[in-house]
Amino acid sequence: MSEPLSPQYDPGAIEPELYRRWHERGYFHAHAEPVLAGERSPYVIVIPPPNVTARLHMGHGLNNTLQDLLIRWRRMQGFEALWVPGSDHAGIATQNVVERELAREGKTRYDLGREAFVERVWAWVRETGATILEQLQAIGCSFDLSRNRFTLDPGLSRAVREVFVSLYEKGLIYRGNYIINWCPRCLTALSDEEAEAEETQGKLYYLRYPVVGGRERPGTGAGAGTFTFTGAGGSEDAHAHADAHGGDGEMGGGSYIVVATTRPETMLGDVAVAVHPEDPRYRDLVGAELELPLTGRRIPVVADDMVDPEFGTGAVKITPAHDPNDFELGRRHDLPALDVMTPEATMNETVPPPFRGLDRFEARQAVVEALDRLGLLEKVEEHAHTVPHCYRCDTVVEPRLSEQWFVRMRPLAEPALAASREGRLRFTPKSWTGVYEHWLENIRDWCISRQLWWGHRIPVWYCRADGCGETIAAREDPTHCPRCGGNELEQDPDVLDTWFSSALWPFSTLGWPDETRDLAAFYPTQTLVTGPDILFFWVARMVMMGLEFRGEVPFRDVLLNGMVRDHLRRKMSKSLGNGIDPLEVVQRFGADALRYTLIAGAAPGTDLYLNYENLEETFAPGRNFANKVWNIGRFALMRLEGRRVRRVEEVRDGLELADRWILSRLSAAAADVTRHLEAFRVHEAVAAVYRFLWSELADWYLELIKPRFTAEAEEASREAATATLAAALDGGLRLLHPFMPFISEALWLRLPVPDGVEREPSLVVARWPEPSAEWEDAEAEARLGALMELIGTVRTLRSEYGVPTGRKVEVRLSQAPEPLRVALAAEGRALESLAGVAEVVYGDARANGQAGAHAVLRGGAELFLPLSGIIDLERERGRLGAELDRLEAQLRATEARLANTNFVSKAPAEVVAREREKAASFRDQRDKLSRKLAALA
RNA sequence: GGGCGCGUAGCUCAGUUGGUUAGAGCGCUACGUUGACAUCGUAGAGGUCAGAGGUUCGAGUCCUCUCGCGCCCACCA
Repeated sequence: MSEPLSPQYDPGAIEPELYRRWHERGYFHAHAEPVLAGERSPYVIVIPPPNVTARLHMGHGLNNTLQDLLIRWRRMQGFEALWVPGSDHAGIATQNVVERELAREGKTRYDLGREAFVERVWAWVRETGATILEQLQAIGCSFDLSRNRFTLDPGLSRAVREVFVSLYEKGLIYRGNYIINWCPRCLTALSDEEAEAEETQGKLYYLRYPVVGGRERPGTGAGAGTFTFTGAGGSEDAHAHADAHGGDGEMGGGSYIVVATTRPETMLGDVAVAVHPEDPRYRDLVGAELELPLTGRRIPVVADDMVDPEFGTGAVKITPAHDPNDFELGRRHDLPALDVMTPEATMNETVPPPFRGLDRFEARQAVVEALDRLGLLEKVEEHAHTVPHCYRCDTVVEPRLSEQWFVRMRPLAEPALAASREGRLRFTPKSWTGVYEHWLENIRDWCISRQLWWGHRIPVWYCRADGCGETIAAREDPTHCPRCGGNELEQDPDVLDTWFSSALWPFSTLGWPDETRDLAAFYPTQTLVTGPDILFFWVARMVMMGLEFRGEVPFRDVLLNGMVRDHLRRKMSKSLGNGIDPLEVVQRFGADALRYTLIAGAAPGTDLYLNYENLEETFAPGRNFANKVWNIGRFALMRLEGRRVRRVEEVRDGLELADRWILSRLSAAAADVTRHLEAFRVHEAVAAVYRFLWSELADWYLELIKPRFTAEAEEASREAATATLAAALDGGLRLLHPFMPFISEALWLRLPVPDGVEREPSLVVARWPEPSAEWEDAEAEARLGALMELIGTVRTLRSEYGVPTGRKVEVRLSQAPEPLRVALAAEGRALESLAGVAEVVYGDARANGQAGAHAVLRGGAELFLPLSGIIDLERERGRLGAELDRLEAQLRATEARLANTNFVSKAPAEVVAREREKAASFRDQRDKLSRKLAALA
């Protein structure tokens, strides 16, 4: 019926074909109807939408493999499984890409104008964007492409508007003048989360601000009418500062205060100097006036608790327009805020002419030099501190006073916090719960306006009619001002933070704000799989928006996958050149090998380390496993194809020990895999499948049944083996499918279906195996376990004594405990084929005076393997002596434990019993070894 | 400055509620052309579970401290 399989698995030959088949047959398409009718439970995952600018990297590979694993597993379990794919317009990132493209043509976005620029970005998106979803199909992702979404789709844009206007109407969105993070390269405001703190080696500049008047009280300072650091407070501290600052504060007959700053250029916008109210060094200067150098302005000295007397000089320059603390302090003291860094770096009246129009770092240098020339630069120190950087372009971010739109977060955060605390939202690994809650507990308002062109335009219009000035937030573009009726409306030029639309993703993708069938059927979703790096950006905000607009958490479980790093534990990145292209891996090793490697390495809470210099080493285990499975399939198909296969239930009475054993193992594997997947222990789950297929099915079962397919075998025995082999492989491939969908399907489709069983069309939609009490068989496991131990022992002895492979040996057993006796009766021939044992003789294993290998099996049976004429006696004596030493040490430890009355009285009876057995067994073994040694001497 | 996590075989990691003699894959050694598979098979070497102390009959597992590494948060200018 089909051509024979090649001895080696060639993934490239089957993967694309299978994916096409699955896709064409609509297996990945979810239906709302059965869910709405109550016939099926939904299982829904929404993809973390990759940026349209993104190209597939290993991080996507890991993240999406995990999602596909969960979706495929739940789909097989009978859930109406929906995986919603999509991509994110990625405001800044995408605009940057297109602007760079323009720059190569010598143009800026301003040359094109807003409309043409946005059209250009759209063209780029249509052309090169979103290829990542196609790439993900190569690794088998079973998302529902009929529901593919883009954050700038009309529907999602409508959701954005609805949310914005609704929050505005509720008073949860407001516009105001506050300190925000400004990226001078991207020329836009950023949220706090988008400004990443990075440790930087900077400088601390000590600047002198002359005192020019005020309420100095003669006599309290060191000199009449002058302030000096030395002696001002008389404390050790003051001396320390004085020393540190290199002398007194006198200068040309006047006095000054020294302030320390990391950003000296901002001094042009200073409006005060603040000191701690209780700082004795400065107490008398509070209220005094200082001359702000270079500007000729006069600024007061104010007292505020915020100031830490320990840091720097204990005197802080106050620049409300460029520092959040200073801004707060400025408000408390009713100080003005002077912006000295306008976005366009053009003329600024506040700034003295020599410093106008300079870049901030040029300005820094110019200011420092100017102050130095005036003798007002006291000193410069090295200073390590954290400086915020733009998360998109890594430029140092500038805090700046600016009029922006904000979301009032506190009211939204409370329910999101409650959801986690009440267990309606769970994190895996659990440790992220605290991080999430801590962020929400300390939430700050979210700056959502961006001075970009690519994104959702803020749905707010300002009436420009004289004397009106109305602000209109509207779901539909307004044509006239509802207040004055005029039509001089101007839309806010800004767009929204790209994460604003992402926050709505779990319900906007399902059709909200319309009450669609999809929304009713599939919201809330079940699991979110993403990286912890976007816990605040995205996850927390989705929870808040989901609760606010749907009244339910958007997902019950959040699985945080680790970071993909190289073998030196560095983040994989383009600039380091240490990345691995998942598509190259697919090409060389197959999608299944890639998935296996990623899943096996994805222990929750750990990062994944992949060696980009040795792909062979990294991905060979997955490829080898696939090849093993392939050959299991070859073995089975050679024996099954064209043969009548019966259901195991029908041949139940004819099943032999090995059959009952593997069916019992299959049930156990199904239980293990399911249990691990339910707890997101994907690495353990795949290990359980691996163990079943390789260590149990291939290593033992296939070997055990080989004789039953020979000509001499009885028909009934072969029929039982055939039925069992088909059932075991069928179950194993089902368990394997969510992890390695391609190879499992390729083999499974060729498996003959037992008589009277309806063929399922594909593993994708096939039933997930349940553990079955019917097939669990502890007795069979004990019996085969005993046989496996015997075979293993003989193999070990043969190997240790160097018995040639082809040489059949005789084995003497003192006795055979029940499990072993039955196993030998049933599967005795396995002893010959698997361990080269020609004959088993029962009786006294000691075989007086004869040289031979000796071992004791679990349960106490002694095993003797005559080795006369085969082995070197001297060598054997040495080995036995060493073994005896080891045994005696173990025996001593066990006896010591048993001599401990505490142990005997407090430990559970079975534990003590086990210890007793152990001791008895050790004693037994020791005695026998000793006797043997003596006999050989 | 707060908070969290990690340290188990040469490497990458398991070890689920404390309980037989701590496991896997890779790597390493020896042997192997047995009609599924050399991308394989069989056997083996290799671990004072970071260190110290404590709780317990019993600790890789729980507690404390130390050392080393990592991550998150934070307005010391």
